[in-house]
Amino acid sequence: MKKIVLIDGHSILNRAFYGVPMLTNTDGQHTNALYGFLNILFKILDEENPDGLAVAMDLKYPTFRHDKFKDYKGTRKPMPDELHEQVAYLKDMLTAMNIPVLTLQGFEADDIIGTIAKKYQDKGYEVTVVSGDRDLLQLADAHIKITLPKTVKGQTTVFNYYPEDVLKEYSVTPHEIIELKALMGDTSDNIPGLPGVGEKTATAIISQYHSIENAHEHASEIKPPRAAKALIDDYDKAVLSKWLATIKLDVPIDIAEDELSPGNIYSEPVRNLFIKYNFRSFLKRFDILSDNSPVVDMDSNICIEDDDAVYVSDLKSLLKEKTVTADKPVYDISIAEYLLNPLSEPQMYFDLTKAKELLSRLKEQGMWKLYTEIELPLVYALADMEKAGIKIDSHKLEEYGKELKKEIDRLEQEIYADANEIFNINSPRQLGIILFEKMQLPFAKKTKTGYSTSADVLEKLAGDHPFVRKILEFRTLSKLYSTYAVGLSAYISDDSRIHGHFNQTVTATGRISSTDPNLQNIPVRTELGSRIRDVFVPENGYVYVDADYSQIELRVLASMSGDEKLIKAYENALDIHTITASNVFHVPLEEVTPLMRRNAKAVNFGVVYGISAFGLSEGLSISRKEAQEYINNYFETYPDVKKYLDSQISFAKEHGYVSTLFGRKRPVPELKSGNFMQRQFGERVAMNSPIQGTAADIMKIAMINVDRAIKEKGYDARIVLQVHDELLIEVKKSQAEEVKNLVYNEMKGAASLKVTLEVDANIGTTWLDAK
DNA sequence: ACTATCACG
DNA sequence: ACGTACGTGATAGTC
Repeated sequence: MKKIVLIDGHSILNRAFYGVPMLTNTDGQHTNALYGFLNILFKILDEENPDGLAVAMDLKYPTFRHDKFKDYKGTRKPMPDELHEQVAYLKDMLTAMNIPVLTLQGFEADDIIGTIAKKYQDKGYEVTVVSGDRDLLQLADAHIKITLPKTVKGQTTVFNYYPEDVLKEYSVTPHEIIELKALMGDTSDNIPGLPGVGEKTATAIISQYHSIENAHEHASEIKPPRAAKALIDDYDKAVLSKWLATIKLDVPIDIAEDELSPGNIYSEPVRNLFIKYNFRSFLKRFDILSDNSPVVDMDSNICIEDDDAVYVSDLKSLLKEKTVTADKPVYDISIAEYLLNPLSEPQMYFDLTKAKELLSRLKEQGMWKLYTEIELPLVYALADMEKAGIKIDSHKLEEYGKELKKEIDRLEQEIYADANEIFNINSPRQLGIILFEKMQLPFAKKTKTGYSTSADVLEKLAGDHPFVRKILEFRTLSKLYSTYAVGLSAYISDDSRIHGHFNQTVTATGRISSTDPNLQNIPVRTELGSRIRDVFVPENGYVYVDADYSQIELRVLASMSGDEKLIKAYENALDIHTITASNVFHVPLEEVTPLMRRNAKAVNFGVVYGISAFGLSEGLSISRKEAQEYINNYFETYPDVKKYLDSQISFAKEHGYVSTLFGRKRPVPELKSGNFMQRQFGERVAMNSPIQGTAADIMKIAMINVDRAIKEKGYDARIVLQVHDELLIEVKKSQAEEVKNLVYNEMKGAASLKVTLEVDANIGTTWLDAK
């Protein structure tokens, strides 16, 4: 069967713009959206090998919808200049490639695509519609496939939808997608929808009643009552929304089959454009690879070099792809940028010509050692860790998920029964109305959108109201189920392992962050939650060594402040919270009660966070006055801590930044703000960042040394996770004891402070077991 | 795209 | 009279 591909031009260009990091060619033209568009185009062409191809584009407004409904799209945000500029480049590129661009005055690309797709399906073609817009799912049909590409961090994957796929994912047919939109609206398209009706409610209604008209007729039977009311009172909005959301299938446009057939895409003018835009990887699509052009390879990290060094933008991803051998230093520019300004948005840096300047700024600012001896070596350790990944027992994970689901379903029914109403428990808005209006419970806090239903508020009510307890339990289970049980399973690769990303250029303080998935917030504090750690398992024949620093931040504070009494407390190896309690509450050590210890612990935490009486009072549920007394006592006990914290604030006010023990800087622009709150925040940041940042530096040093020592000694072992003060190492069973000692010693010896660093290390057969 | 919530250190 | 404890990321709901 013959096949055509129709591309929604603006929508794909738009997706590409936001999915691909900013790129410019040597003339300063922005090229990321164009690059992303071509990437998707080539991917589709390679996969589909179609007999016909066209790109549909919008013309300038007004469209027919605009004529009839003046607000429609009237408030849509204007395109950023960097994107707008690329619309013209795309048109030129498509012209050079001999790909037809379909436009029609007064109609949108959607309508053109809908009409052509239908026409060609009727002619017996297989049609593929490529768009970034889920609205087009309404076009899916027996021979019309909707392809939605998704670009995340430069990697493009496509999702294909025939009608059965739409049904599976949305529980409605493609045509009912329109009905769905009519109820839930779409802000990006200025489709109003019904107030208070989101995707969940809309799906429930449409999967039962199939159309807004039918739902309107049966409004009296519909739950929740909010939706029923909206369906009656605001029915005209739903009707208008439906009309706006409907893609037209009969616009006056046609194109002959021979006009669609792709000619020679790889012509000389196209090649010249690729060179102009520095799209070197696309040039490989030509038989002759132009290698003498002085272009910087912008699309696969590869690097530039001079006599002294090699400069790259993201060394870690390069290391993951291939072995990097160089006879001179390799400098990662994005990390240099990050050290110079840790508050900037992380991005890929393609203009490597500035590199030398960045390096000399690092030297000027005293961060050269930090850069070359901590950050750069760390890249290798992180690359190893990501490559290794962590093994998941997916069977156990599935069982855990099923167990949670069962409980969730049970609780859900009980909650509906108690409330005498079906509502979306996961919607803070709907839940707030049930609790604080229908049930008239006292509300403690309001958020800017309504009542707060956060756990600390509900917890205060739960004692008197078992219903609220059920809500809390439902929340806990839902979180575990969706984020962990279901969420993690999506990341398991063919090797049964999760290869997450550990980011080095994200946090303001110098910590590492973890994404896709986040492996640094796996539950541990509750029994039920911590069971998820049982699905993290070593390879057969291996075990885990888990090692974590004991109170590293407080120890850093003791050392940096030089407070004798705090240092002594650690020297005597006493329980720091107990001794603080004894000092703050003026009682002998042996008379410290568990409550006093708990309060002292909160004060210790508070100090690290940049203490405030309000924060402490919230944390301990005590009055602000009492909290202030605790703080005063604390500072009387440890006067040099007070001096140290004050010195950080005044340093930051004078210089605009604070530093860690290893010279890492964090700017504190908030201190210059005209807003009191902002300045207060700035003060807390000035107190906290050197402490949190120094602890992060120490852990980075430990990771580098552990990674190196393992390799040097030839152990069959690897770091698989870092969770700020904790390392998890997978090691051959027979070497577990030796590697445990190695990790213990490397972590303990990573820095020498005025107090010793204490490390707790264990061996286990799962992550839970090892902790 | 933003907000609320909650998981971790 | 303001109105928050420091640092993160994922999910769900709603705009």
